[in-house]
Amino acid sequence: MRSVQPNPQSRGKILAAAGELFAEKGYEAVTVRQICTRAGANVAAVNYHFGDKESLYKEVVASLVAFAGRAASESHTGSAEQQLRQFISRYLHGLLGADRPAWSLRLMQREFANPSPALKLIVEAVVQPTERRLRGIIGRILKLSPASTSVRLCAHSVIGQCLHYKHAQPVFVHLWPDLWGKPDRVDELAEHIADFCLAALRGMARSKKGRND
Amino acid sequence: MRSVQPNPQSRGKILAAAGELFAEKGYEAVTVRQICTRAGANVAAVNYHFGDKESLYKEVVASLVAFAGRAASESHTGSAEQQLRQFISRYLHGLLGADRPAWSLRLMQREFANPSPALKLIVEAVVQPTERRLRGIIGRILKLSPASTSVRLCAHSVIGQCLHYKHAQPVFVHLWPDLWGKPDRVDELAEHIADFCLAALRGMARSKKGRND
DNA sequence: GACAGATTCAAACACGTGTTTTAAACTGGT
DNA sequence: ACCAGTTTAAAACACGTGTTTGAATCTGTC
Repeated sequence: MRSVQPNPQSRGKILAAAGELFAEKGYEAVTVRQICTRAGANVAAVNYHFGDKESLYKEVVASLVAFAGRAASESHTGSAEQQLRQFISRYLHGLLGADRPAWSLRLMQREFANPSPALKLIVEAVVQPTERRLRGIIGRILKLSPASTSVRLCAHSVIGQCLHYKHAQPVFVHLWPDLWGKPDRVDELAEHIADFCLAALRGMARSKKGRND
Repeated sequence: MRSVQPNPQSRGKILAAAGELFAEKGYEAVTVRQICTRAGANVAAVNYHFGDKESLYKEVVASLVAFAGRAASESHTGSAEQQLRQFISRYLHGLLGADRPAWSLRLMQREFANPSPALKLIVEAVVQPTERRLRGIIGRILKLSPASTSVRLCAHSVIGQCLHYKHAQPVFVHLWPDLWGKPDRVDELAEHIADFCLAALRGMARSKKGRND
């Protein structure tokens, strides 16, 4: 119908569309035809610009790492307990927020459960810095070394609770629609998780004093 | 080479092989040829016995529901806190244990994150009874109604921590090989989660007394 | 032993996938 | 206006998928 209008930013559009789709459905479930349709490009564009589907995925992960790595090194402020609240809130918003950096955390979560060779990169550039930061906060609360096993386990207790609401999202929507309908549900969830974890950490810090650990 | 030896339990073998594979890799990632190879059957067997791949999956879910539904109604004993420890230990062993009912919990977890029409069945037959039981235990500890929002959120804090170690298993193996090498790692994890949650619940119960909630 | 029904087998089918091909269109420089 | 290099387009390719086919084989019964 209309004459062909060239799109010099086709590469970028494909990269963006691929990021959304990979995060949404996973690597295998997304077809290059879907990506190109969303990007308004031809099927062959993926192979022309990126070589093949796998290389495109690697570039998506690379851009994710560059972005999320920056976010992971954002500093928190206030007391250790306030910092933990901030951490949880940011993390949960990244997972569940509609606006936000969008798909980056979601794609990472997919990599965790269904790893590809790109996992190593993500772990080193994002997961480890994030875990280090969280262990630092928890270490201060528990008055233990950030490297201790207790702190490490507690850090995963925090992260596990956050990720749960992403992982089981379909179940929640089906099972618990009232909370999921509210617009500020994420803040409520973040507040609960923070309350829960801080209560746990205070209790563990107290009971630790008795023994020598 | 050898003459064809008929296998009258071919149907059952396919069902078992399909269960393992679906739990391991997910519905889409498993091919009927893989299933039939593992079951020692011909490719056409699945369509002969079950009609198509989707019906086979439904039967797998049905057998899962029958089994896991029974397990979900097993009773716990002792004080509320002991019951919580039991609950966490059983749940985690079901997720991570090598021996155990094997794939049932793993397949459910896959349904949660990537739901099919079978999700509704699983939720009603397994998830809701499990959640009810857990809410009962937590309600007794917090001295609150099992239906209250606080109890519900705490229940998901417990379950979320358990599921995390399944979801992120590949990351842990890559990032934390020392704990993951130990044979009784599951017991250690269960103990930590129970300690963490009980500390949290005691703390929340205490702080609840001050206000009126 | 022979028959009828149930089951298994190898082969083929229709379709969707990632990828490649080949020609056309665009772009900027002269 | 022309031309080389870059980008896009439609079609076709090779392959893996779930499924179907029709013949061969087994099973139980007479």
